[in-house]
Amino acid sequence: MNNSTDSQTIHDLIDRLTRLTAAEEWNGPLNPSQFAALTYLARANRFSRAPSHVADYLVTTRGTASQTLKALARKDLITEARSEADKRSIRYDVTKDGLALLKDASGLETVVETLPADVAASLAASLKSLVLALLHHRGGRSFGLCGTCRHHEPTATGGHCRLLGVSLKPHEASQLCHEHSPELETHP
Amino acid sequence: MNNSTDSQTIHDLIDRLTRLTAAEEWNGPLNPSQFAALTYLARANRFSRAPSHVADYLVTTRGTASQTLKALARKDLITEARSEADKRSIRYDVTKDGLALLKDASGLETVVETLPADVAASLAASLKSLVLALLHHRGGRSFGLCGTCRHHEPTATGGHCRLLGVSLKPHEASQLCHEHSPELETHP
DNA sequence: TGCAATAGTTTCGACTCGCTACTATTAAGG
DNA sequence: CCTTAATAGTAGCGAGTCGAAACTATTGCA
Repeated sequence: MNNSTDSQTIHDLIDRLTRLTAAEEWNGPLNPSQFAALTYLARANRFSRAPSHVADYLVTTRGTASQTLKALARKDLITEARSEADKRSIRYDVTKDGLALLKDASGLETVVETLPADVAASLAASLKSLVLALLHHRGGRSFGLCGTCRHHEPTATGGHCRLLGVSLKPHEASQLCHEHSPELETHP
Repeated sequence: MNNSTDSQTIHDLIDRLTRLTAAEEWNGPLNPSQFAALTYLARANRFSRAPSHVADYLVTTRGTASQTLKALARKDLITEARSEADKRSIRYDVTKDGLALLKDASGLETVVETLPADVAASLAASLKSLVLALLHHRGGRSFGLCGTCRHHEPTATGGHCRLLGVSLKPHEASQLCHEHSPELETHP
């Protein structure tokens, strides 16, 4: 017994971290959920800013995501943009006010920066493994950067998405995409 | 630039982890907050089970903690025990039903167990560093195990707490204490 | 053409959350 | 001793989260 790292211990640490982070994350007029949604919208590409994508990313339902987005819109931090092509879908864009709110570094980041470099590196690496394992477990999407996707193709003018069949501007390669699918592993 | 592990990346990973964990943690009739409170009560010693201690541990206010505890009591998972010594304070004890609910391993633990041992070990170590840094940042209590406290003294019949001046049963050394204060570091 | 799938919304009930009173009770100082 | 002052817990408020279910528009398919 006394297994050096049992899953119970890790569970406890994650719960504690969750509570501490949430407390640290109240950002002015926003609660943690709203802040997370706003942050996502600011990093997602134009094909990934609909309520259902936010719901996927935040691991909640469309209904809940819809309410959170309405709350952000009421505060003029995001605006609705209805699609011409598909009249059912909506894309939310972050406003100037919304971007301004995201500027200031959070308390969490301040603390992370006090960690020794090697601890930060191993934290990032092991967190990534865990998040990927959890996503795999529940069949969730990875929401990676567009440019690291197997459907992405660099071109002279920026890039091209083979899946959606659209050309991309240079800055779009570093935005999150709900269709993201990692590069295929090189099988041994 | 492109600092191998910038704090923004870690922040993103933690946010994702938080959402995934919360979704995984809905345990039958309990939401994540109630589950966290119940778990804490089951692991805390008899001096650390008051609403204010739960509030400290969950990083929230006494008012919120009070409501969460009332919700658990309504479901007969914990019971109120008023103190004789100090008529203001209350101690909550976990009932049989409450303990039963904690028995089944969570989805999170299942996933953690799929991680390679070295990843799990580095995850635990770096998470611990981060949690301690966050606690230090906001002046929170560590809530460590009674037996690892600087006020703890092993005795023939179990242990003795020099701070509270009470003798302890053997099993109490491995419970959480709100007064926990780590062993002093050996200064070089 | 007609029915099923999809996108988003609304409503419901239970609950969290920070806050601000407010009530007991206990502690400290003149 | 007796009056503050601190402490422990609670109630109520308003905004919001959360899952679930019911409900519109669309769009896709056969």
